[in-house]
Amino acid sequence: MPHLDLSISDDQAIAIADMFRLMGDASRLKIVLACLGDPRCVSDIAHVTRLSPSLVSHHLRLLRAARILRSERRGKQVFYVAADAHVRSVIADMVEHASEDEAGAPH
Amino acid sequence: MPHLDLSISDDQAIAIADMFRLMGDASRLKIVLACLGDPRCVSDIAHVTRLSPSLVSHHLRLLRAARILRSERRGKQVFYVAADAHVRSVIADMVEHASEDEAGAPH
DNA sequence: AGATCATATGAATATATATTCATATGTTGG
DNA sequence: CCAACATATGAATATATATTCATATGATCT
Repeated sequence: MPHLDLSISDDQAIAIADMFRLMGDASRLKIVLACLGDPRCVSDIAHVTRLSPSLVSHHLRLLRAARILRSERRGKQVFYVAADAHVRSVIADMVEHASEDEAGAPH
Repeated sequence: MPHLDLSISDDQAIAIADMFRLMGDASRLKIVLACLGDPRCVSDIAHVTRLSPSLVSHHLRLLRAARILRSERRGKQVFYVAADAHVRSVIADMVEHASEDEAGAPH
């Protein structure tokens, strides 16, 4: 696999960076990962991520606005899940690849 | 491919989010993409990305510190390139996958 | 050494954004 | 309707960070 030379438009760069920026916060990343499988309600997400329900809710709003997660109400609770299979695979791949790393020889 | 349930430690989340955060800025993303192929000198990067050399240099420092790029001096110029093949493939995959999207039905 | 080019650095600033707390909205069950 | 619960929202705050400008460092050439 030779040198690849990815060049993208400014608009593309902004759009892609936006997606990365959302994953670029540990709290949000954990929230997304918690919603990759079956739908989870907010309090559940708060519990497994050990974040306050309020904070989770704030982040969920951003993730829903970016169409990374979608929400569905069931009674009192609102369940969140990855918006679609594509988002699921993209996120999973990103994390999978990124976590292969961790080599980290010292500076 | 059934439901996957990625759970990661707090430290892992922070490490992975750190990587994403660096890609979460359009200027930096363009800089990284410019360095995925052959090594490029700073002024070259500034030119193709249409960013000021100073700004590019600031970003390059972060990217080098994160071991995403490495630098090599040749005479007056300093060339930057993806740190290794793994970084290259991870970044390329991330962008490739993320750019497949762009569907974006209105809110 | 001095001049010039290339890159790096530091301060200053403006802006974004993560988090908390208080409060509101919405939903179910008695 | 009222109480209890679940989620959402708004303001306030603290912190991070992107960018610019001015200046410094480093390298080459005469």
